Amino acid sequence: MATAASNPYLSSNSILSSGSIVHSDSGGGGMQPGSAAVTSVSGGYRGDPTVKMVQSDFMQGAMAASNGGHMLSHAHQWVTSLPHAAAAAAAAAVAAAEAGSHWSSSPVGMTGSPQQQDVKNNSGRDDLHTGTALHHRPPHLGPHQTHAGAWGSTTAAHLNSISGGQQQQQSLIYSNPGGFTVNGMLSQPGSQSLVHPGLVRGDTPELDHGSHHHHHHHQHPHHQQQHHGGVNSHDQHSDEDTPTSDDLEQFAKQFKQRRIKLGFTQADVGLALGTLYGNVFSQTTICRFEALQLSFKNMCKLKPLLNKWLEEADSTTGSPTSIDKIAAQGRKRKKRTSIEVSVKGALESHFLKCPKPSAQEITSLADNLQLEKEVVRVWFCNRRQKEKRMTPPGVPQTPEDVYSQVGNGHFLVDYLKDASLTGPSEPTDQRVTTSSFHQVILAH
DNA sequence: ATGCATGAGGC
DNA sequence: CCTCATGCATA
Repeated sequence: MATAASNPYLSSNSILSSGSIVHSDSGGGGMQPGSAAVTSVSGGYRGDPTVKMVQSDFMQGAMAASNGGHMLSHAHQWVTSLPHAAAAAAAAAVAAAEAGSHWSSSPVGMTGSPQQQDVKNNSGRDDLHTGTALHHRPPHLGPHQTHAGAWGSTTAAHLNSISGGQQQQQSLIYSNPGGFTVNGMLSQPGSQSLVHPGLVRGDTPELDHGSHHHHHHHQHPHHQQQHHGGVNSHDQHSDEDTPTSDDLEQFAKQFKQRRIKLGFTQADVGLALGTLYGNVFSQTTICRFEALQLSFKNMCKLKPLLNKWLEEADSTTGSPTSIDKIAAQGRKRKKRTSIEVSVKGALESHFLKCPKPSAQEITSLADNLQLEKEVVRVWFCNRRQKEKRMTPPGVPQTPEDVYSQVGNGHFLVDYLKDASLTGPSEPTDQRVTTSSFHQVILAH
């Protein structure tokens, strides 16, 4: 085994990916090699900013079966963030999503604690020449409709044609704040939608989802849970008020379909968003959005952006090519540690017992597993985050089993959130068994 | 598509 | 040190 890792993070090195297992030690004092984890060395990686990871985007569907067992550890401790800070730049952005950003939370108007998290701020990494730049040219215009991933919306109403030529349930995507909604039009890759407010603003870094600012009192009187009993589809709106999980689910699904039809990769979209609004996103994020693997709040924040991109994209069908590249930043990143399967199992076990181990516990755990404390700590953090995602763990439900759904809507999440007043009362966990997740994978 | 990581913002 | 939003690097 080579020891290419003299120092933990080194970037400009000639170290190549020589199957050497390097243990990046730091802080711990030195763990013994050859065991728990290995860090895959990967050379200098970021030398040129032009390395675009154009890896295919449709690998989707391969994940469906990733996790079957799903434990119900209610690890929720939720935030008790303070209402003051955060505001700074995020003010506008969060406005929409914040407050009642919980799944089935009530439309409360104030008690909601405006979490922290601010909008992504570009600091040196993405400057974007917002001007006329739009998105990148589609690598190939393939009108192939063979989208492998089709989510059967098991909710009674929409459940209809998942077999064979399933099509998107049009409507709900574009809801123009202007007042008119495009309803019955199925924008085909050939026909463009009439909705195209050249929203290329030269600036406006805030992600105020360009809605015409007039959203003062966010006091939506209607519950977000619609009873999918019949074919009622009313509360579908893209922005303005907080979308329901259902909205998001559907939007994400449609977004993906259209994106693919238009021939864009997830990475393309990410970049386009940058040139369009100043917020660049990676393939990862787009991917997660489509897969609903983000927090509810995060989904809400991104939706408006993606929605706009979509409008732009299809209104500009066949369009110009504006290449641009965001400079890569020079950040030394610790090489990713790969944790052995067995070790992962151990971690999982502990997680079940205690999702939030104390520093002390982490230390001893790390010691036992021969991992750096930091690695273990991070592992737990990530694990917890995963628990909070929107996408329920594996749901091998078949369309027939859907009736097992919870009584009235799908989420029976929490209703509290005034914890900020009297101290952290335990919030019931957020994880939700989102409606339906059924990936119909019909590859070819 | 995802696993591990970084960082900002908050206790 | 946690949570959360994000993303590089990977499988």
